[in-house]
This record gives sequence, C-alpha cells and structure tokens, in this order.
Amino acid sequence: MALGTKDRILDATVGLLRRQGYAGTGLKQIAVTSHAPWSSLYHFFPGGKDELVEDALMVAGRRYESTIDRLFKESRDGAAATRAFLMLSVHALERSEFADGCPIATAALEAASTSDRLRTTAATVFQFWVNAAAAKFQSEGLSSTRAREIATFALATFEGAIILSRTYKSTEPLKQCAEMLERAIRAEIAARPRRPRKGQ
Amino acid sequence: MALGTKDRILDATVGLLRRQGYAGTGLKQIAVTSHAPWSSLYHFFPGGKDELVEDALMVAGRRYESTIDRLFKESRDGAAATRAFLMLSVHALERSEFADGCPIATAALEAASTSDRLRTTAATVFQFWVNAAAAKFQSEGLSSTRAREIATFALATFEGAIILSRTYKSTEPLKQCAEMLERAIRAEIAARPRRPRKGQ
DNA sequence: GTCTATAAACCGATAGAC
DNA sequence: GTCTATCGGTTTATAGAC
Repeated sequence: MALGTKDRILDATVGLLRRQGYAGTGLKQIAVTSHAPWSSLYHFFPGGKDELVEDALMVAGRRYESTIDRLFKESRDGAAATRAFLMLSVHALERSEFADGCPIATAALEAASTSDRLRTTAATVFQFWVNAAAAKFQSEGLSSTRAREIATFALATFEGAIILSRTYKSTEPLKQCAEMLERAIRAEIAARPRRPRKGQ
Repeated sequence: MALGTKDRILDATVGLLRRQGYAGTGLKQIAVTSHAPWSSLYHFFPGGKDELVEDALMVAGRRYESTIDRLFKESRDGAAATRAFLMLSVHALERSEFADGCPIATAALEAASTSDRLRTTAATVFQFWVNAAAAKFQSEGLSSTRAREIATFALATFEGAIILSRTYKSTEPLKQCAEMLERAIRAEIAARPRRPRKGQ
C-alpha cells in the first residue's frame, strides 16, 4: 500500500529535521526528498513551513510515544525499560551512520528562543514521552510526581547521550549512559520511601 | 578596556549560536550584532562562516573548560561539583530568559550529519570538558577510563537537562537532574571496585 | 492536486577603492 | 581595516492555469 503524498512529505520532513534541523532544512529539499510536487507542500500545509514542521514533530513524537509505551509495558521494570530504550537508539545510530537520533531535539533547541509555537510543540511531545515512561514507574509504587521526575531524568540523559554519540560518531556514550542510568534509576526507586498507592 | 573587533565578532557569534544555531544565524546578523563592518568578517575570518563558527565554538569551549576546571578543583568532590555545574546553568537560564544554554549543543546536533569539520570541533570541545571533570574523579581513586565514563554520563545528563529546561521554559528539569545526578555519581564512586564486567 | 512562473527577501562570498 | 557594490544562488511564499 503506497503512502499518500501528505504522509511522504511528513516522513521526509522528520528525516531531514533529524539530520539538519529546522533552519537547515528547506521546503524545496523536502519536496525533492519526498518526491512531492512543490505546490503540494502548500496544498497540504497552507500554514507553510511552520505548520509542516509542527505536524512532523507531532507525527514523530506520537511514533516514539508508542514505542516507549510498548517498551515500558513489556519490560521487567522501568529501569530495564529505560536501558532498552537507549539501546534502541544505539542500533538506530549504527544503522543510519549516526543520523537517526532524536527527531525533536535539534528543532527544540533551535526553536527554544526563536519560535514559541514550535517550542511549545516540542514541549508537548516531551511530555508525552515522560508520561508514557512515568506510568511504569508509578506502577512500581512511586508517586506521580516522583515518577515523572525520574522519567525526566531518564529523558535528559537519553537526549544528551544522543548528542555525544552523534558528535563522537561512537555509540559508546549511549551504551555507557544506558548502563549507569539503569543503575541510577534502580537506586532511586529502591532507596526512596515508597508512597502508598491509593486503594492499596 | 574595549574589546577588539575580532573578539566582538566571536562573542556575538557565540551568543547567536546559542539562540539560533548554525544554520539559523546569518553572517549579516553577526556583523550587525557585533557592530562590526561587513567586510571585517572576511578580513578576520578568510575561511568564511565555517572558520568563524569553528573559532567561536573553540572560544566558548575553552571558557566553559576553565569554569569546569575551577569548579571541580574547588568543590568537595566530583559529585558536588557536577551538581554545582548544573546549578550554574539554572541561574544562567534565569538571567537570560532561557537563552544561555550550552553554546555547543545546537551546532553539534546540526553539524553531526552535515559538516565533519564542525562536528569534529564540537567533539574536541566536549572532550576538553570531560577531561577537566574526569581529573577530579580520578583524584578520588577511579581509573582514567572509569573517571571519563562518569564525566561523560554527567555531561550527557547536563546537555539533555538544558534541552528540557529551555523547551519547557522552566528550570525544574535542570534542578531535578542536578540532584539525581549527584546521587548517582556518588553511588557509582562508592561502588569503586568495579572490575570489567561482573555478572549479575 | 498538480503544473509553471515568479516575487521579494536573504544567503554566503568576492572585488576594488580608499 | 573599512567602505560600497554586487554576484549568483537560495529561501519562503503566492498566483493562475489546468
């Protein structure tokens, strides 16, 4: 089943955002890469570049969210799931010559001080991910607040490890962080006083 | 004492790279911001944009390096120094309306798959920082390799926390990560006799 | 939905006068 | 070291025909 033109445009945009960021990616290049006619960009995204990029960030964000959701539900515990999530990117980087990092991070940094609209979109996506991971930590006896703190810590280490691994062109930082992050999370959960879950 | 034109250009470039990244920052804007004549850019940086940005990354990198160096030498231990380093950015973000994050990260992500020259420069800077921090961890009894692993972990969490704090326009992620990172590092060091690979 | 054409602004870079 | 002018290319975006 062939992908529609709109979906091809969105997919190409996600891929180019990963490699070149927002400012470095031109609409023309998106049209060429996605084999879409130039005029289709404005047909499907009348709001221009910002609307297209916003949609692309949401698409990529939802995709990651379901991956996180599945991973954290399948895993033994949140610490192991976090490690597995980082290891997923190890392989993604290896397969893509260190291109397929986080689809949000570069655009998020670029937008943080330049576009409130895109910044908010990126923030929303990060919150999806934190929520998906925090659900697992909460099921291990942590309060909602505490579970989200740990998920935020995990997301931060993940994002930073991707930066280092892509910059070094080496998966070592990501692998080392995966290991230490797993230990750190396990310690946080073990050492901290558990707050009773309601009704239990 | 007035700054020379070249230094003003470099300073302006560092500031703009933080806020807009590499592709988002034009040479013309750098000239205007630094109050430098347009032709001075090519007078001082005959290699054009790439040479200018490379120099700016190195300047900012050396500046951070000496900060890290001082902080880690003054602090009680590496874990506390790491926490203090993250807290430094908490205040920098507060003072700058969430603009003054890491001067390298955005350009590093943009360059990772597009410019090997800038990617290498960013990698060199990160190594400076890791080395400066690792020296302290080594002085606490860790092997060089192990000290660098922990410094890399700290740098990754720092970079990711900056992304989240800037994206959320909240210093909470940075503060939470500072706290958890300190505990994690202290635990890693306490478990010092960590031989290559022990089974679980 | 797609085609072609084009506007208006901006990009990095260069040249020659002073 | 700085001034002015300009080149060729690219950018986002729009318009009208089909």
